[in-house]
Amino acid sequence: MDAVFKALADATRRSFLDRLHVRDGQTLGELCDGVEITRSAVTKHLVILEHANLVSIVWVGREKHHYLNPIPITEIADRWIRKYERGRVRALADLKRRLETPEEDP
Amino acid sequence: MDAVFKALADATRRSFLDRLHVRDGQTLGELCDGVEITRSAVTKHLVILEHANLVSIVWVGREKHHYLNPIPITEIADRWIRKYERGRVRALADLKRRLETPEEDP
DNA sequence: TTGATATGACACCATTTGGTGTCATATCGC
DNA sequence: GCGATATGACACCAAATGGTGTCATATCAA
Repeated sequence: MDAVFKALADATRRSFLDRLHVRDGQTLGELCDGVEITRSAVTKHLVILEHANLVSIVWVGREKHHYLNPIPITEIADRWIRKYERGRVRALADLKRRLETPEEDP
Repeated sequence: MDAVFKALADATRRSFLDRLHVRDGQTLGELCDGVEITRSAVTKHLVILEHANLVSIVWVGREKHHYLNPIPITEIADRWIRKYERGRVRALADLKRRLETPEEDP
């Protein structure tokens, strides 16, 4: 659980999960495209996601394909986050969300 | 949003949220009890939770009372986590459909 | 085979992080 | 007022983190 929270703490890593959510199974090279950091740094981020069990690896020849595993995220939602969702509090969040202009994900 | 993820990345900070969830409005001194680190370290953790808007402060005389604000957690659930739950549900539905109609090959 | 491609494995670096200890300040109870 | 208490404000430190660059290795394709 701690590894999942730590993996999710970095915006670059969350962006990788987002990109895999849009198109699953991308290679390391594909994930390097469109990001400003080196391949070395991307590899380190993906290893952290892999160790948190958020990403699974499938080798196809010399290509390393990355697949999103959303189950740890769901487990965090089930075991940890929902505890904090309580009637009136949840209603306040909903109200706040309605009042805000619809915005992009960060 | 990033501040919330970063604040949640540390197990000590998550334990403070848990303790405030059990009993809200605890003072700094109370939160220092039962944890092995110094008051200085506890203060730093609480400042991070405060900046992430996960904890609100109310001063009563010389006592600093801490109140849990679960709205950022709920917002993470609503805006970020449920996206991946939908993916998982869809994947499970696909699997179920394939198992029920193995002659189909999508 | 040979060269291009995809990735791993390191060594290295600067900054952030989580921690300590010390002194200062404000408030409470007597 | 005075001592005890509750906290802030720093300076300081070691380790973790996020990044780079370089060389090695395995695989594909002509």
